[in-house]
Amino acid sequence: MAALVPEVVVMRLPVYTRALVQLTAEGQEVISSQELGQLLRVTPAQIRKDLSYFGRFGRQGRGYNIRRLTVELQHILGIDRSWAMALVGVGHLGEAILNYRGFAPQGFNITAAFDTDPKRTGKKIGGITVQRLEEVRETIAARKIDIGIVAVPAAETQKVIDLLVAAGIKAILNYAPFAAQVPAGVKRRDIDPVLALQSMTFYLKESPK
Amino acid sequence: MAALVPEVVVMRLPVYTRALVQLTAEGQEVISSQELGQLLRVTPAQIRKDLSYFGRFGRQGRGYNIRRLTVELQHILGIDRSWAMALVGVGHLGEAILNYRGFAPQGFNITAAFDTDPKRTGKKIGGITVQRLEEVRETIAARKIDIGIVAVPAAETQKVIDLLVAAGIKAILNYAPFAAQVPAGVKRRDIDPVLALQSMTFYLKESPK
DNA sequence: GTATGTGAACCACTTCACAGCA
DNA sequence: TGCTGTGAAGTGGTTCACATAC
Repeated sequence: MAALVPEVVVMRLPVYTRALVQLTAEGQEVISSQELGQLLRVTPAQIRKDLSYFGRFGRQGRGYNIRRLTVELQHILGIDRSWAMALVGVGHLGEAILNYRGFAPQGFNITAAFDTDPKRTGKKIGGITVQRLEEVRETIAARKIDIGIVAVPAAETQKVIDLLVAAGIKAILNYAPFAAQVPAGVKRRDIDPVLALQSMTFYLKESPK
Repeated sequence: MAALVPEVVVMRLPVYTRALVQLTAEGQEVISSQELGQLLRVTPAQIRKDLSYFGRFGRQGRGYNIRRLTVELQHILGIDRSWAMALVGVGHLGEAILNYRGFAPQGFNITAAFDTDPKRTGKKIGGITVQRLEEVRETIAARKIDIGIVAVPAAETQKVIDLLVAAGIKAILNYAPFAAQVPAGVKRRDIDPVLALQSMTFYLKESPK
């Protein structure tokens, strides 16, 4: 089934899930696709269609039970468990990622960090001891690490990603400003604030300076 | 013209531009859509079509002069100039953003920072003195700030974005994990590593643990 | 009455394929 | 000959509209 779900749909599910969690926190129990759509600026039809790829979660005439739908979506996404991640590159950016408080509450834990610079290896940052890059392979296997985070300079990105892929990593969160290539079967998502800015200025440039 | 260019196209232009800059650094002078496509894993037809929205930059039988195309794209995107940005929220994340070295080389400069916490206002971080949030409006006007960066907790995001919009900001880079709403005419791009992770685990969950 | 779930219609983006030009 | 630029064809995702169920 999973193979025929459009990737855009998969990318919207976490957005829905986050909103539902928030609604539960506010005490709401039921929601219609209409209401959720207004909240997220998405058409109700799109929400219903998206959900229909995975099952039938609503009650006609009523809407969706928020708690039930949340649990279903978390299971579909695989976020009803925790995931171990390895960070490669502990410069300014990597250090900030290690100290970032937003991952753990969502079940994403950085359990290993690597760098090539001897000035950094051995240091302990955010509770994690920075290891030498050569140890990536065995550490990933030993600690059952599922996801790689890359925060190295652009020039080293491809090499590092190849290393992670060779170590069996199937998902990479890439902070480097470089469109690295991954083989089929490996997912890559880029976090690239500069690209985001550069595509917004297109719309700004005509407005009064 | 700009209005009828699909947004997906606009979002690919910075990727092309970055690759072209890199190619120039490597000494290459001409490239075909075929070759650029291979490099970026994009079809040559897509590159040619994307460029055709803006003009005719190639030479038939030859390809594209890299330097010329780079200049054209930078102009189209509005990245042939510098832009002033204001940061709101100087917690852990905001501080990392202030210290991030990747913006300035691309012409994006954070020239003001704001927070509500009196423990933070007045402090100087990365060369910027943190101001009180109430000063947003006049500072943005006085310093001709074009872009807002939001790094506040989810619960405050909408309020802060409304404030920036009221101050005349037309582009917002949002790091908060919240799908805030902006009026038509204002662009928003979200930097959300958790959403990125949550949409990748969907593909991981079936593979051996 | 109300809101879901879904085939069908629609729309937008991508790819094709070739005319046109260096 | 080689590669661009572009209408036309193809593809995939979104929206419609209604049968269905509560």
